[in-house]
Amino acid sequence: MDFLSRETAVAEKANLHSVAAHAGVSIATVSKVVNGIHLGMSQATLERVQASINELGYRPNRTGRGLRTLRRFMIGLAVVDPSPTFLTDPFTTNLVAGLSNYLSEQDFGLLLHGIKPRQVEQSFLVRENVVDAFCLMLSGSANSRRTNTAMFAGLNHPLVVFQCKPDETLQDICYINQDDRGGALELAKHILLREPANALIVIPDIFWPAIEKRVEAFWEVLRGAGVATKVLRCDEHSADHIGHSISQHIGRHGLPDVILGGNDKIAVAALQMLDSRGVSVPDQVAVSGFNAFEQHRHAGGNLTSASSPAYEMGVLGGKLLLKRLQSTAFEKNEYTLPVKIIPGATA
Amino acid sequence: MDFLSRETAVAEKANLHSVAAHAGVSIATVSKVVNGIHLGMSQATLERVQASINELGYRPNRTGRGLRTLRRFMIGLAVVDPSPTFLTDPFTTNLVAGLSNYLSEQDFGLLLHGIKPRQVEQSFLVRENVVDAFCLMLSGSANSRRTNTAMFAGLNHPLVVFQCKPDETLQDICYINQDDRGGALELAKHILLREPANALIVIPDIFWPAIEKRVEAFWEVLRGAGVATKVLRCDEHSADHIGHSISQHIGRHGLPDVILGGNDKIAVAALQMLDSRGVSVPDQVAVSGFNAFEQHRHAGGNLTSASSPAYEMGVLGGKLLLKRLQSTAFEKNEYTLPVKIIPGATA
DNA sequence: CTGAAAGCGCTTACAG
DNA sequence: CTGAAAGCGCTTACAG
Repeated sequence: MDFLSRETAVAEKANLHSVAAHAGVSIATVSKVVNGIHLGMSQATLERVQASINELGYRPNRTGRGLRTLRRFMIGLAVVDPSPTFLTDPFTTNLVAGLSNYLSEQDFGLLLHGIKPRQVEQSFLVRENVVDAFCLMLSGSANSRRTNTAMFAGLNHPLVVFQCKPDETLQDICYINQDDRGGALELAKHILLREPANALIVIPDIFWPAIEKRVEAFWEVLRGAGVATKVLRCDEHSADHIGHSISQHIGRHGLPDVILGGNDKIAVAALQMLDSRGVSVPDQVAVSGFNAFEQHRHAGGNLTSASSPAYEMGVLGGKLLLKRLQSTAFEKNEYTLPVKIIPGATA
Repeated sequence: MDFLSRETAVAEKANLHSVAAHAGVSIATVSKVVNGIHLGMSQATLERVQASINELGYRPNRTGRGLRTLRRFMIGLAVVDPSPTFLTDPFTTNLVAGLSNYLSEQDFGLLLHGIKPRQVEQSFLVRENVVDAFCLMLSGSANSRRTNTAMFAGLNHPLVVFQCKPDETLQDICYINQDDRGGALELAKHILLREPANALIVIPDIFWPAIEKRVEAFWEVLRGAGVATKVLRCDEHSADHIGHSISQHIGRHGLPDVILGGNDKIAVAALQMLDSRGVSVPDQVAVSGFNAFEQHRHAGGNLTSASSPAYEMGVLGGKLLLKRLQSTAFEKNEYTLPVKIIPGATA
């Protein structure tokens, strides 16, 4: 490290001392002005300090404040994902945006950190004490999720976990989920209005708790109504793969009256495939998706889906964490946000 | 603030003092162990300290270190965007992922911060001294970009700006751009192989410097080859809008031999519209996009496009900033990353 | 109404 | 080979 140049650079920067010297007051007084504590401070002093702050371009150093107050004014978001591009999922980006915006409003920072599932322990976020509290977005098997949640919970900081089944053995942790079950129930009932005789549920082949909940709910409603229902798991990596899998399934079992996608991506791929084969939607086959996002609503056709409150989940996570930091415990340890269906033209 | 409970909570947390006491050494010794400076330290001491660190679950407090070293080990990324969901663009998410991953590897944190163009000055990132250096992603008019860049440049921290025209009057700033012009030239030449008689360039109606560069390059190549070329600006908010605009244009001016989208979104919308009208691609009309991303390549058809090095731009930004923090100036003040064309089936 | 002083957790040049 | 001490920038209870 180049210590000399660093010292020089720092010397240029205003701090409490240089402002105090410039204004002819103590650093305590400057600190009070900066923090808006003017109870009975003389107008003259206040104005003089303000002027010095402006003139010197003083910006309070959060490290100093942080050390003194033992607060970092910073929340760490760990996105556990095997892929380097851990921000492609619209659920993730919406949630991150909501969290980030809320924290910004409250003058808190968001430390964004993607980690591979096996490398959580090596992360500086875990090894060192950097933030006031954590948010966690997980992927992978139930086992890997449990391990990583426990790892963060063991760090002695408040923790908010998104889209995950609560683990009652852990302390100082709060779960925020969307009501996948409720949304799926509603969506399945909506589809039932078409009086289908048989249905095909198409979901990703990798484990995802939210998807399992949706399937369960679809299944309950459809089977409960006597609809012959099948589940197809496919590689959702590409639209072509999805289309091919569904196509193959239809080749073997015939055209279903309705295809319920586990998410919008699958539903859109199904629509494309059906379109290319000249199958009419919703006349011959109805199609539905799940986890729709406002900014994508206008993207393609008018898909019947269920909206994800990902943005609101991020906001809520920020709120709960900041409230928790002002007190000693979370008020509740689980929140479930509603998922509303969006009736479109496809089902 | 609940000072009492905070003190209690902190008391539980190990620090240099509690580890030193536990191991029966000085805090200086513990600090050296933590930082891997064991030059000639006795094996016994080293092991004793290691054991105490593990037993007490000590995690070094970065605030303390930061205050002492005048480093925060944190880079602030400001995404200036009018929309609350400032992370929807795949260019942005790829760049952020690259930056975040590189910084994480180097044990640096990324402070992610979306700001509305008019509220930059109110942001705590600007008002307070929170990070070691800044990265900036801008949107809006040339004027607004210039103002906001100058604002950050005035903060006395190294600054990296993405996808922006260099402003030579500013200090300690480095620009990282992708070669939109080069990629567009190459793409236009590729399209020329089809020997089109006329071409339609379709771009968003809002200002975006990168788009202007692409249009310029398309225009140069096509007009240079005697192709009758028109430019259509449209609301790219929804695929329907785009399709409608193109459709209308075709109604008035006839079907072009080739449609060059200013980005992939526009190209995909064009493909959908053409498909729905029974126009065959590429036989009747060739179509190309721009700014393709690896993880979306498999999403739809096989669009001819140009790949964006957004992820690599993020990585480079992190590298340059960390290097800059070790020295006194950026080596170069502008970098341009190559944009390669991806020949597909549509053009 | 204002300021002196202690101390948050850490690193490092220096003394022993 | 190890430790005492200074000090990074700040806040706050307390003294005057």
